[in-house]
Amino acid sequence: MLSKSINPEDWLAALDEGGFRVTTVQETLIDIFAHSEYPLSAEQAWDAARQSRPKTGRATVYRMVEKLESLGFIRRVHGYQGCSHFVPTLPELMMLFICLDCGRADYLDSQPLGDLIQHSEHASGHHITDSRLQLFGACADCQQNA
Amino acid sequence: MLSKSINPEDWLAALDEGGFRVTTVQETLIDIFAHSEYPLSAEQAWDAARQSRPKTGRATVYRMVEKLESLGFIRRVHGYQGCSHFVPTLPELMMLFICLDCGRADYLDSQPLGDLIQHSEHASGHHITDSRLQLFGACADCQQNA
DNA sequence: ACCTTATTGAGACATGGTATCAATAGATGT
DNA sequence: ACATCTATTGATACCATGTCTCAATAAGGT
Repeated sequence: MLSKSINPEDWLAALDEGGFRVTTVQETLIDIFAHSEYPLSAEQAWDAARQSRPKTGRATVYRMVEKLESLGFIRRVHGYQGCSHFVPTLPELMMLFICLDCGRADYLDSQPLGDLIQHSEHASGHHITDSRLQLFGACADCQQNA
Repeated sequence: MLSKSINPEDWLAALDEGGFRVTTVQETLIDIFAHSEYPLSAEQAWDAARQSRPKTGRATVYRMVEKLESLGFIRRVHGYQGCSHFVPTLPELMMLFICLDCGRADYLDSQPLGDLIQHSEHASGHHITDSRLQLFGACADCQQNA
C-alpha cells in the first residue's frame, strides 16, 4: 500500500531549491513520512524520529509537518476521529482509501474524481478548485482474512 | 444554502424515541445547527446557545455535539485548517461544497459519487462502506461579486 | 405534587499544538 | 580548513480545544 512511488530525494532537492537549509531532522522526517504504510500524526512522527535521532524536539517536528504540508509534500487525512494524520501527496488528484480494519491507506485511480468534479461544477455553478475524497471500508487483504 | 430541508422537530422526536430526555439545551442546540448557513464548531455553537440561554455550560454543548454526531444528525466538515465544524447530515450520500471565500456550505447532487464509489470498488478490490467528499472553491454568489 | 434519575453547569484536568528564545549547525566567503 | 552569519533547532512556557468529575437541577413517570 501507499504503492505509488514517493521519492524522498525529490523532497530534499525541492527544499534546497526553495532556499531552505537541508538538515538532518528534515532528512529523518521526510524519510519517515515517505516510507510509512500508515497515515502518521505529528506525535507519531516525533516518536519515530527519536528512535534514530533521540534529541529531536517536539516543536521541531510540528514545524516540519507544517512546512511539508505547506510545500505540498504531505496532506492531511480526514478520518472519523480527527484529521491530524498525514500521508504523502500525489502529484495528481487524490482519492484515498482508508481501511477501517488495518488502518492502512491506499491511493486509488482518481480519473473518476476528475470527471465528477467537472460534472458537479457545471451542475452547481460553483467554481471548484480543490477536492478531498476519502473512502472507508475493508481493504482487499482484510476481506480475505475475515 | 444548506438548502435541503432539515427538520429540527424530527431530531427532537428521534431523541425522545431513543429514550433520551428532551431538554431545553437540546432544543436550543438542535435549532442552532439545523438553521445555520455555515458549518459550526462546538465553541461557536456554545456562543450561539448562550445568546438565548446564557447559563448554558460548555461541557454540555460538547456533549450534545457528540450525541448529535453519534446519532447521525450532524457530521464533521473537513476543511483546510481542521475538522472541528459540523453540518446537518443528509439522509442520502453527501457531497459537500465549501466556499473558500464566504465560508458557506452547499450540498450538491450526490448521484455521481454513488457511481464513482461503485466503480472504484470494482477497480480496487476494496469493500467501500463510507465516503467523505468535499469540494472547495468559489460559490456562484462569490464569483458574481468578484 | 413527588420521586427517581438523566442531564446539566462549573471548574479542574488532559491533550494537541504554538510561541519564545538561547543554543546549534548549515551554508557561504576567505 | 576556518570564521562568520543566520536559519533552524530544542527546551520549556504557554494557549486552545476538548474531556472528566460531581454536586445541583429539571424531565418524566407515578
